Amino acid sequence: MDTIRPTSRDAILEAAFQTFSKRPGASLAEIADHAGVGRATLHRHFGSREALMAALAQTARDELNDAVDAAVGNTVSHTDGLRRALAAIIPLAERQWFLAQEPVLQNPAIEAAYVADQAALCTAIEEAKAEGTFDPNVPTRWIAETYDSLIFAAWEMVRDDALTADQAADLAWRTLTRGLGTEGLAGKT
Amino acid sequence: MDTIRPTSRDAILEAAFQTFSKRPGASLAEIADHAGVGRATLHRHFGSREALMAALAQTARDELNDAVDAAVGNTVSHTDGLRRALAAIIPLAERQWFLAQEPVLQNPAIEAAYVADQAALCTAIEEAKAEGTFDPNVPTRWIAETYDSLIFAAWEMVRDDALTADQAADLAWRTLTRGLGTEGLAGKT
DNA sequence: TATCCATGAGACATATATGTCTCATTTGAG
DNA sequence: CTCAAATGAGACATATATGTCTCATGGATA
Repeated sequence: MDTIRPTSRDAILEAAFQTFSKRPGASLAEIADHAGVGRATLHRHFGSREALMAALAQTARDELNDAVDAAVGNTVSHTDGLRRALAAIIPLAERQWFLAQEPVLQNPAIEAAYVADQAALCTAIEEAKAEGTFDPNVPTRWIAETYDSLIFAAWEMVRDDALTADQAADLAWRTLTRGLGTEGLAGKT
Repeated sequence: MDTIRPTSRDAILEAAFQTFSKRPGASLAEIADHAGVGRATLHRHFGSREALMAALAQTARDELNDAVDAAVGNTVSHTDGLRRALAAIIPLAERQWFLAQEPVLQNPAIEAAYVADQAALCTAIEEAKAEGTFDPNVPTRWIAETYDSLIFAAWEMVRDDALTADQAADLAWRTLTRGLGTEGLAGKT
């Protein structure tokens, strides 16, 4: 059914991720070069810069959801799910990252997906609160922001070879759960 | 001594901060418009886009250092200094933020200043470790990354009116010190 | 082998950003 | 008031990015 060979498309997407992550203003010619592909081919696949960006956002979201689903599996504990998802997202943080710059979020469908993902995170955090993992007095959204921020921090450390992925994930999880957990609050009404 | 009136320059810098924060690729014409200034005037003051970016970076760094110095004052406790600095930086986070995008960091002088600031933060964290605020087993750089990340998270919450500046600062400090503190580790060797 | 189709190279028109320059006007200081 | 400096408007040349189009090539398939 594919009327166009997939390899060029994939190469362009990969090159776009790598190049735009470092310089969001890079030209399409640069992307095409990096992908080892003619500039015309890039336009055949994506039509416009905007279409390419939308495809990148879609691809990144799919990758993220696949990784999270695979990591969480059929874990019953929401707390465990959040911990595993955190570790799984760290290696993907860079791609998610450059997409968070809003020029991409102009697209309504993409923004809607982003909002839905954030809502899902908040729901999971509420469940973990019920499991006693987080202090109910801390706003759920602050926990979510911290969750995302620590993933980014962990990715930076791993990128710079300051920590292994496992070490970074453990530190991030420790920071999150001790910082926002219920430990030491048992005495409070 | 000023051969050029300062008001235009300041208006341009302010407009550039606001506009570039939202869209780093904005044109200089857009900046000039936003500043209520002719495009030629912008070039008279800054010569080139690159020069403008360097001026923005310099200005932002000065603002940050001034705010931190004012907040820290003659506080003797390094822990307290870090807490006060955190609260002081939150309102400035957006400006620091867009400067972290690397096109600006190409400038060697600016990058050097950035590295020096990070080193100063790490030194302060080491001192706070000595004061018992942070777990000595946690890498200092992880604490620094967490510090920066939580400032950004706090700024986002304040920007969206989800929290007041004070609430956000308290939550960030709690997350940092409980998450990476020595509480509950007393029993360990 | 013959055919189809994605591709690469590159021409082309268009749009936009950048930086320079000129000139008339305004503003502020003396 | 007078003059010098800063400014705004806009022309101008240049560079670069974008998107479209054409045509020849090469590989895969029937």
